[in-house]
Amino acid sequence: VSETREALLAVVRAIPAGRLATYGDVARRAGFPRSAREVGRALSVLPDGSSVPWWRVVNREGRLVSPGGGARQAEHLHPEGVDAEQLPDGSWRVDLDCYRWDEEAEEME
DNA sequence: GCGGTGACTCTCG
DNA sequence: CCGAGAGCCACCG
Repeated sequence: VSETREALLAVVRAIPAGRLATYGDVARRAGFPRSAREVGRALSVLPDGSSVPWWRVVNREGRLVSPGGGARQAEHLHPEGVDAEQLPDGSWRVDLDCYRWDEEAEEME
């Protein structure tokens, strides 16, 4: 098992419920500021029963882009208090300004 | 080792 | 925030 993916997934697992993080943020917090793509790759190989809340990870626009079109993320986020909206073109997105994971605040804990 | 690829991001129009 | 181009990094044939 690759340590890189483990580190990435560890950060994703650390995302609090009702909060969102971008691929870039997760990669940076994991120590790989240039490996944002690896975050997506790591999530793409996640098993179904994984304990990793991959649905809390979105791209830099707060857009839900995943194999399911993002609808699955929206379904998981809704019960956590995150209100996602579907755009006219079918893609889903959330308000990053409100739900973005504040990593700085987490460190103070 | 090499070229192709991707749940990314940045910069320039 | 749209489109094109380039950078980055790990995986695959």
